[in-house]
Amino acid sequence: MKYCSISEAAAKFHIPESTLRYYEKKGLLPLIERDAAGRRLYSENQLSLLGTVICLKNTHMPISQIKQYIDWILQGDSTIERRLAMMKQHKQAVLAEISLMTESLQGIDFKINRYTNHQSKGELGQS
Amino acid sequence: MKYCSISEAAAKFHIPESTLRYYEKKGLLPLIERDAAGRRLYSENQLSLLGTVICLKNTHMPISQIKQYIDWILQGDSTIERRLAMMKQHKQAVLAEISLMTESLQGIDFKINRYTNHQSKGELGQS
DNA sequence: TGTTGACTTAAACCTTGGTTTAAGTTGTAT
DNA sequence: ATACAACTTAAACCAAGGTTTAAGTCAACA
Repeated sequence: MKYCSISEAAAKFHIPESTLRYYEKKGLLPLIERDAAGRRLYSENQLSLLGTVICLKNTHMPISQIKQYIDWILQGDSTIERRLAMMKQHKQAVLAEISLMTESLQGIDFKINRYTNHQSKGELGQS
Repeated sequence: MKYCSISEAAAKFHIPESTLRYYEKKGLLPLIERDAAGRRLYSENQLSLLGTVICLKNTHMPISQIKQYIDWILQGDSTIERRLAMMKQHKQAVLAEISLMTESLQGIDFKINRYTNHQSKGELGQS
């Protein structure tokens, strides 16, 4: 198995090293090994786990909930049902958020149109 | 013109009254009138402006930038170009965020599939 | 008339999600 | 041997976005 340093892991995912240390302290990246000098070593599996953490973060899952998910992974197969339920519920939350954003985007497009086509006045000038 | 109270405005948009006061203090809802007793009165125009603020908030525009936008509205037609540019740029940011979420959703779907179909182990158990 | 209920204010408080700092250790190149 | 770069830690710090608190005002109802 190949290991990489914290600077390499940070570069791979385009995040600061400080964030990696922070996630580890929060329990999102457990069981990180160290070399003889105490420096972190990230295995392929841990980089893959980090990818998962970032995926959940990108979809706005709070850190406390990501930690719960990671804890369930650590507990093994007996938690698969709970993990599945969490992912299904999170998916619905993400779809709802995407819908809200998409809908709100129409309001923005409407403004772009007004400003572009009609040089109309805004809320305060509409008489 | 019809006016409504803070509790009615809060109910219409499903947000706490405290948030309405907070937005006003931050400059997102300027020129709110008061009755003889000092209570806020929201006009149709201001409810419409509040709708705009919430639309921008739903798409994750920071309060400082919403304030800039509102300030430009207050300054009148001379700022229409700037408002248009801001909305166009914001639209791109929103599209990028929706893309990222949609992409990350695939990672979540992948997990849902693994947990549903294969009872497979996660990152730490994949040997 | 007095006591609710809906409002007002300023200021203090809170959570989230990191980032920065200060001080120390280690490995490698000169 | 020494200096530099890459790491380590705990703790302090920060910004964003509200929420809560405490103390007060006012209108209407019993």
